[in-house]
Amino acid sequence: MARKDRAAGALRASVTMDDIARLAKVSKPTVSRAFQNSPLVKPQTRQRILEIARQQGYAVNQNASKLRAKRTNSIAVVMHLPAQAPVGAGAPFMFQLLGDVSQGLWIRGQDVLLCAPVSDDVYAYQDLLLSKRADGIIFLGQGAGDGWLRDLGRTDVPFVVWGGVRDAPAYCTVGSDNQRGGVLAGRRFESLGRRDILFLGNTSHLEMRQRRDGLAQGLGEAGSDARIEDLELADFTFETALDAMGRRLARGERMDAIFAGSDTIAMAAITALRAAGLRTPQDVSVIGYNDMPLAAHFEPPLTTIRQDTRHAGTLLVEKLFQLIDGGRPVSTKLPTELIVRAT
Amino acid sequence: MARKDRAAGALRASVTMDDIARLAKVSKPTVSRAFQNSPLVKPQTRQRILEIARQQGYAVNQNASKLRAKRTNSIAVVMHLPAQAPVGAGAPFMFQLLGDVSQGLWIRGQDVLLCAPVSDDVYAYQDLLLSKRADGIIFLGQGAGDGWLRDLGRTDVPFVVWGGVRDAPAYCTVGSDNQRGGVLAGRRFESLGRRDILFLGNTSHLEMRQRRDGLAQGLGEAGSDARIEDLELADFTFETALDAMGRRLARGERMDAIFAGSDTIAMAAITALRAAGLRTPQDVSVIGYNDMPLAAHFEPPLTTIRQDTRHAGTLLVEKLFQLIDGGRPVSTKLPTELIVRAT
DNA sequence: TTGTACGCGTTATCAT
DNA sequence: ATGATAACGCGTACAA
Repeated sequence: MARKDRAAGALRASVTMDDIARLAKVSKPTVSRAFQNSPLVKPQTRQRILEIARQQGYAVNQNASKLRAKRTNSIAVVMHLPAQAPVGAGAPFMFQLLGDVSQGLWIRGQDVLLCAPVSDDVYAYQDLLLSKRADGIIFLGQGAGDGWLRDLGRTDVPFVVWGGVRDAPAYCTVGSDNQRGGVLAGRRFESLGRRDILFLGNTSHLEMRQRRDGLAQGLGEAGSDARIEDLELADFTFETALDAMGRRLARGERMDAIFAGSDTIAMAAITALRAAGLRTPQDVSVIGYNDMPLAAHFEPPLTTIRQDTRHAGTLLVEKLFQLIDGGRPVSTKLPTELIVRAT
Repeated sequence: MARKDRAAGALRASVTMDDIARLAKVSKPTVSRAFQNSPLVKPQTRQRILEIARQQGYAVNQNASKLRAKRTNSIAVVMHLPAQAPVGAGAPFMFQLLGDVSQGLWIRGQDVLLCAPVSDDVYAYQDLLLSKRADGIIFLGQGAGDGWLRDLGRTDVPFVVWGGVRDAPAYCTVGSDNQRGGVLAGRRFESLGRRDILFLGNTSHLEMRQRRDGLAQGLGEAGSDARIEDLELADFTFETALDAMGRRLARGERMDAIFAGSDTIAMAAITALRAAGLRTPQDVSVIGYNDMPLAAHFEPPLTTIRQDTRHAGTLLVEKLFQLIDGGRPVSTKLPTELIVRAT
């Protein structure tokens, strides 16, 4: 009832800690301690203070608190959101990852500051810390070329990255074992006797390049003479992939296997093949990446590389806090698995 | 070069405005004005101040700024993220919407505070404002039952909502014209002579209920004697829908048309029908909702209701700021269109 | 267990 | 066009 009244009422003009202290007949620091669950304050006193605060519709001013305590308790999450551009291939996966990461952050009582990768300028990200808006940064995706991330790694900005893990990472990364994923695809094609392989993606993205490198390795292991060609995609949307594949096929170029950088791209490829009168997998074998939920129910069900991302979010958050606490967390490659379905 | 040095170097222990003022041989307020692009400060002075700030790796402490200025320049965006739960039906759409909204916010120089709908407790959201963490709230989705939103509407918390628009909205809403979408589906089934309609969704969600109500209306317009049954889904994932449909079909229950609450649900329904030996659209006609990118390329291509969401994000942001500035923005229903494909 | 005194880094007000 | 001064609301030493 009391709550309902307050909820329905107007927000008073800035009730402060002083007001609560006065009403509770204690001093301001005691109120402060009560709100921090300090063991120093007698439970009874605490109760009374909190009750009065509720009645007054009071909440601790976080800006004052952050200013004083010199901690923001917020983490910036930087990712490419589907804005004006159509939503791309990794989108469902990235959305899931955002959810996991946020969850991990909320559990630790951190605010999540959502940011777009405005520029590759190191300064823009340093600014997040300098202006005391966040205590650390989580990058979801490296974008094309991670040179700026390597630069950022040389500063003392605490940050972790979801993306391709380098052999000697200049910054803490969590990502799928893309190379191994590629190897699995390569071996599969090899065992199917495929010779003319098309890689569908964009090798300026580290993750994609690693997948492609793995593909070459997996094919080469058996001393195969298979050829790999690349079709570089400007973005990773269904439409772009469909269009690029359609034009390639119209030019009469053929292949007997496709390794796609994502499931969405793989679906687009199969759609383009069908439009050109080519059958999957009889004429062209196709492997995707991610094992997105719809992959299993696509027609035909998609053969793909599954990455074990259950703990990716948690890992990223844990490592970031290790970093903030002065630790030196290591990068992690998540295991990868070939899911053979119909393509 | 100077930038590179700074970027590579350590963050000095809290450079403050005082330091910059001293180095630039001006007073603190002048530095403050310089950073606010105040016309009061001579361009030349401004240049010098900013240059020195760069060199020193200085950025205005936002917490101090917010405390003093009593504005946070941040907006909370509250949405259900795909966390532990599998990613649901509306997910791609919601992700897109999040992107649009964030974009609109960033353009206005607002920080985006990402929040989960922790509870339906009005107080939790009031707290965001009381604790000065945000100036307003954007809710992406109403959840099951919007009573708490109606309560919140009685407070002076500035907020807007994406979701179902009521006839006499108790709060500012932007959403698809769900009722009309349902009518279009109903008329379509009517013209196809379908009689046993299944609605696949969850009517405790306002948007879904409006779609279902529209369906009934569209069917009834021609004096049809069609029957509508409901299959209530616990969540809107592909798997859940597939499972629920599978069990219903196993029980021998039949229908000759399905109106699904989303495209993902529609795809699951078609998959379940196929598994039961039923053909779409010969045996069962199916209509989805959203016209998600993959809908056109599903096999068979999905007939669906498209909502014009291009400006949804912009609209939400605009209306929220009208609210913050003391205005009374009206709710908006976005037009809706039947896209006839193969189902 | 609680209170006193001070400063966190900024911006607003007023004066010059 | 710029400077002096006083808050903004809180948390932390330190004292009691």
